[in-house]
Amino acid sequence: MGAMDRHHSPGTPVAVLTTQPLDRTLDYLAPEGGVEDGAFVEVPLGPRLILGVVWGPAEGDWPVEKLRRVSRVLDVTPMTEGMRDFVTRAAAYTLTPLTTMVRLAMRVPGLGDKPGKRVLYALGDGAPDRMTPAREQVLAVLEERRDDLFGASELAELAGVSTGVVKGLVASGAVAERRVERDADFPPLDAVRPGKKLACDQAQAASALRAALAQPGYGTTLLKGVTGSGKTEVYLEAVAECLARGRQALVLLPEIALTAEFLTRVEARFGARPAEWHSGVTQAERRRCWRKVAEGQARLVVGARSSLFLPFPNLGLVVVDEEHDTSYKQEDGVLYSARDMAVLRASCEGAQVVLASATPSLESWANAESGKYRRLDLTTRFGDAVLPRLRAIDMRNEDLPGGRWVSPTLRGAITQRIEAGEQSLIFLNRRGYAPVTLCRACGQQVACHQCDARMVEHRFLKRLMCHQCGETAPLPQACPSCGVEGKMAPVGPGVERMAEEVTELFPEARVAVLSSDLFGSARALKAKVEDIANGGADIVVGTQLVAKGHNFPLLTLVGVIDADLGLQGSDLRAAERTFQLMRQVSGRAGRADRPGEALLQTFQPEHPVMRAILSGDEEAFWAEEAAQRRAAGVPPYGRMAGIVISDPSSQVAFDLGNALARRAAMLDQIGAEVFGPAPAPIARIRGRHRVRLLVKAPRQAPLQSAISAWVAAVDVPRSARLSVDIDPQSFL
DNA sequence: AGCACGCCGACT
DNA sequence: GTCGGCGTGCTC
Repeated sequence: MGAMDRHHSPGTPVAVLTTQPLDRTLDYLAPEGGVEDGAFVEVPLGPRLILGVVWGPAEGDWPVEKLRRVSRVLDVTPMTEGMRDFVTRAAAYTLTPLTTMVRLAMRVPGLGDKPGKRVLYALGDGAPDRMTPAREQVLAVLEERRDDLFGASELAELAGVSTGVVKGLVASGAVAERRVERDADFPPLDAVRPGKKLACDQAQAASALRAALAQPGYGTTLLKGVTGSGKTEVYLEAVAECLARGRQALVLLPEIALTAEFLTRVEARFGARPAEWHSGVTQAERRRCWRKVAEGQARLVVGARSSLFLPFPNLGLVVVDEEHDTSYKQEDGVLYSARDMAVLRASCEGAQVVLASATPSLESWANAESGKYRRLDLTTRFGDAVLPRLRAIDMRNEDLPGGRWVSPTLRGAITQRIEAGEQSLIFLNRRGYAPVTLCRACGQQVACHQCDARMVEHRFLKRLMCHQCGETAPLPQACPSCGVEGKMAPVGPGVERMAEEVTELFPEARVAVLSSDLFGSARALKAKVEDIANGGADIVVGTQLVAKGHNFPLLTLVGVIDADLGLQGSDLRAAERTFQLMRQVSGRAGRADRPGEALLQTFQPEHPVMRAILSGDEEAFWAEEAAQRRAAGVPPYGRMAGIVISDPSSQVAFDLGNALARRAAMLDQIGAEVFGPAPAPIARIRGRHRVRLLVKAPRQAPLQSAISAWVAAVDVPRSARLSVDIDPQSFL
């Protein structure tokens, strides 16, 4: 791009990028009144009208006499040049069709709506003339979210009923119609009011970030702060500086569950709540957020990874909180890393990036080492809290019967805490009751019918569940393989089973379980977390969920059931992940005035990763891990790409994989190696067989162009799907 | 992505 | 004869 935004006079040919999966622009004639580059438009395509963005002058490869006219320019702020630049570069980087990328930037309800009133629905004062199950559903949704307004179809979908039910309730007054004139402004944020008093190292980091925002242009800072060091206060100072300079800020959080607490902190700091953007936000609110962001009126957005595609005209700062979190990597649909895209977006907009984490990814650590990123460290925990003492429990020396996982040592430690009136956390990163259901007659495990993944028993649901596709099945009485009855047995622990064991060991204690499966809504989860924080439990049994930022002041002991869990498998990032997870989890203990302790149950206490975790010497761990990756030529010291081919027929998938492998010589010139084809880690998902290839290339190699030429050289059958994952997070 | 066109098998 | 299965191709 780079050129000035062009105005196209009526009747001149323009290129329009539509949301259709045709990977190119289509030419149209500019409408009456003309149109500008970046304008959102409605154009005719075949028999229907579709939405698109004016991308520049026409390509000219289509006969002018066959061109149709742009039917309407939408009542929406045009896409900025910075945004078009971002979308173009993001598409090129991830090898995603540009139209697919543009669709992410247009995913907002009501984009094509004509200006005027919209009818939304909320709980009314009246009572329904009669009650039906469908009506109850609708009222339950409205009851649960009293503060929200819903579109008719949205409300019907949430309640699992048809819109007719909603209309019926409106007639009786139980549901009220609200005519919304236009999207309301977001309340102003007070960027000047003073924040919390900062500790010395916090204040230093904050002023460094403020200084960075004073400079024009792009820059990235890695803000590393141990759990409890007050990273949030520090980056909120950067947000304050950004807002004070009249620019917009975006804070990315890895999980929706964390937004509620964060919104409260923003309100405390700036006196009002910011705009919110994630899958849990209603359509009406999403529309408002998108439009107000585009107008520049919404100054601060808190959101999930998709908020990177919001139409900020004046973006000054992007914060990626918990930047190491693996959920930032989008694994279905468009494959992108929100952390990397945040850096790209900021560089397109001349904005600053803050990557915040207690346990940064090796990529970010290496970028800081090489001077590409600035690095700021927060070392002191807030108040007089200290990091917990870390100790291994060598499971080879523990006397444990089969089917039991709490070692006598851990049990003793928990007993002490209960007597002292303190809380303990039992951590196991496995959902469900038991990861394997085995037939003791034939030895077969129960697998998902559609995938090759094992079915996991969820006793809470009284069903088996496939964690891959979400399919559930009743617990079988007879073995699906050999038909023998009454021999099915759960093998291995999940959180639900741990809760059972803990309840048996400590019958007097109040035990709470925190696992994503057990809560129907974010609200219910939040209530449980608050209850625990207020002392409503003696022992908390939890999965990964508890590692993410929740604050339990009474917690002084963390027991990790299986610290070795993440070390199994041949994943490149196994060591890094285990290191991060163990540090995150142990950081939960001892936040208040009492020092905490973390006990890691392990069968390999002398493993280098385990030793690094126990010694607490992070820099040594990273330096060692970096040296190994550098020697192996893998990320961040080399580049990788994954190719996943899927087809209903495993033969077709393998044939295509082999065809690619035969042409691997095409990648020689960039110095890349091809591994595979091999069955993907989960070889069958939803009935489609998956085959995987891995490409490893030197750091400076032009990986994207080489791969697209390589992939274009093979014929992909219609039934097959081929996707390229640049910088994949998981390997095998 | 939709949607039409079209070329084959099983019904009135 | 014709209804409808979904393979193939087109949309500026």
